[in-house]
Amino acid sequence: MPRPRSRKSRSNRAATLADVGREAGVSAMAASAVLNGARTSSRISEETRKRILIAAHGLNYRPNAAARALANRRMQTIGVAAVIDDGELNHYFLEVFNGILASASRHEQNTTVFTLHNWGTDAARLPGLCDGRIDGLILVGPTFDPKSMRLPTHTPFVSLHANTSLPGVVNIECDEEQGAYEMVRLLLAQGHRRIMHVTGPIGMTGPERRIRGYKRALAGARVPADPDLIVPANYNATSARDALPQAIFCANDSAAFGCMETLAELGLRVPDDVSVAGFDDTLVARIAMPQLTSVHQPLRAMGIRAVEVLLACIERPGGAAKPIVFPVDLVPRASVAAPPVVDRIVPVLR
Amino acid sequence: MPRPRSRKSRSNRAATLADVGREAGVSAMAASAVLNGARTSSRISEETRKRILIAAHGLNYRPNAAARALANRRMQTIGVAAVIDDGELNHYFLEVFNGILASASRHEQNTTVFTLHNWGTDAARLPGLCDGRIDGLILVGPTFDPKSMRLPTHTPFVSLHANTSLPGVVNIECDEEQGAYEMVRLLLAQGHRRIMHVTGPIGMTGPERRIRGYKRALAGARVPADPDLIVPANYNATSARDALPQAIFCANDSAAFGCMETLAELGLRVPDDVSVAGFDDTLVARIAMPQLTSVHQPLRAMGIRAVEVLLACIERPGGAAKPIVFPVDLVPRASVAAPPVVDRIVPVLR
DNA sequence: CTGAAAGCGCTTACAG
DNA sequence: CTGAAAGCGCTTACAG
Repeated sequence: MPRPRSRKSRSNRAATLADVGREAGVSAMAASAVLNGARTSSRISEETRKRILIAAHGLNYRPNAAARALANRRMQTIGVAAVIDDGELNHYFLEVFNGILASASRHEQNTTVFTLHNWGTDAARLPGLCDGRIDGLILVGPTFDPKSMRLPTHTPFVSLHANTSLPGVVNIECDEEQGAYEMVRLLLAQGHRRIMHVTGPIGMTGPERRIRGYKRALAGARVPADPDLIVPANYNATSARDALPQAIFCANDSAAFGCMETLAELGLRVPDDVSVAGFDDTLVARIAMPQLTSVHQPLRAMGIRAVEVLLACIERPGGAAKPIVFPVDLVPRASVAAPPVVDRIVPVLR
Repeated sequence: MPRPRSRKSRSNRAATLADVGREAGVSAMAASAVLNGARTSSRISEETRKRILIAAHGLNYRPNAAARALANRRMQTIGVAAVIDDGELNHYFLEVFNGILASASRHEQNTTVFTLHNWGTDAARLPGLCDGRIDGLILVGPTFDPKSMRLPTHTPFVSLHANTSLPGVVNIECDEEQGAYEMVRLLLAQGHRRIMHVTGPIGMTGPERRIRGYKRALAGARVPADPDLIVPANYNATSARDALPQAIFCANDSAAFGCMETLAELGLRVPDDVSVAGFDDTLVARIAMPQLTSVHQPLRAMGIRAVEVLLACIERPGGAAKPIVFPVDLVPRASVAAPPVVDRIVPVLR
């Protein structure tokens, strides 16, 4: 018989069920039944129950999470996978994450964060994470090609703002097209006609939806859509060189904030000279000066919902993966106003 | 003999070492030696090694994390405990967390977040977290009384900006007094003499250090310290009613941002009418308009260091708990300028 | 009401 | 070089 291993001395280890049982003069199972509320039909007499509780308290007993997970096939932990730019904080993620944390802790689940550098290359790491350390995984803003990889079937997934529909995965998103539509309608109602839209990467679902909403609003007001006014995210907008727009509608708040900074450098005031609008209504929108008119996505609530859906999937696997779409809210703030009356001399935008 | 349990059908379960061994015609231990690089002295012949690798690949084998953790007494996971106001994002925490995440993933550790509502009451939950689910715990800004609770000895702790010294716990902090000193020196050099300091909760280490630095700088310039100019964090400053200061030095960036907002409501311009300075140099400082002069604490680097120290503690427990103090950097930005020359009529500050 | 047994999936001595 | 055995700490049938 091998000696018991002792990397650390036994005395410095946490007490086990066996220790509690020995102390109370009962078996480890009896202790398990009392302390960890096993669903066994058996009941323990009030007297031994008390002895066990006292012994457990005296030994400062805590059930070992790894052992429990191994026996139960349940880690009580959900994973969150997201791309977080090393060094730069991503407010979109942070607000979602805040909701996930709150909801997970309410459901007594731990939350483990997996950071990816890039969905395209790092998505291949996802199956490796489904090795029993998490019971389910929330993908925040995944953009990988589902055909390039088979997702594991034994761990349920939920996605937020997935760029493509992943088979068997519930996706949670907002009605982004409607948000873009309402935003542009607001700008139109203020009298703007030349509305620039700084969008995200071409070909992605989110940007495409915003562009669709943008175009729909313009069409509704019979304003022709000038393709030069739609510029991709990086926004080193050569197309804007000749004509400064009256209003800039950006695909997210960070882009809008970047526009505001550049406008300030050019000596232009927001909203007096140019109106600027964002999307997401993250902290950046509330903290900018002037505050940013934006489309509110309930990111925190979406994070909360993601946890709830994921837990439901964990309980009963194989349900229908019907996507969940949240409504959006237009939040008018100071960065949008009526366009200037007089045509001014147009400076070079970058 | 009990039947194998089958909550899910066996075929839908992840492959185990036994499965791989069977497939390759060897024992599970041989498979373990090849696949999980067990440190056993034995070596496997090149030929069976290949068979095992092929079998593992075919079965899509992943070592089960819970089983590994149980056998190894090592979860490859570090915990992070912090108070995060439900609903409100805390940039101090987020920047630290960013560093922790980056460093943990570099060391192939998972990161689990535990959110507390309040250190005083929730610190009692900490021992319960040391149940094998984490190998070590980073406490971000703990403020509980160490005498009210014995920390578990079998799980190492590291703290960031701990309010009191916790026995056996390495604390990581910044030279905050020096930061406050340099900040007030800057304000003095600009010609300010009536410098308000909006500080944090009285009696906490951080605020006390800032106050000490503030007073040291004033003393160095032979400017008498007016106790009415030091106001606690909530800053519904009745003491400021009669005399508006030339400059306000806040104990963190969020407080400074709040001051700037109130000043704007009062029609006062920063820095033309009042200079405002913050502490921490979080995102808020860079995003405010005008940008906030602040004291830079390398929060992300501190998070990274926290992980490294914690891992060292996990490897060899019981080292000296020598605190780590980072230097600070003064970051001058637009929110601080020379005081206005003319005494103006003083409006009521709240 | 209570306990002996087997199992979760991995490791680490140890024996061949 | 390879395998049978025992153990990590818990749980869930099952038998008394």
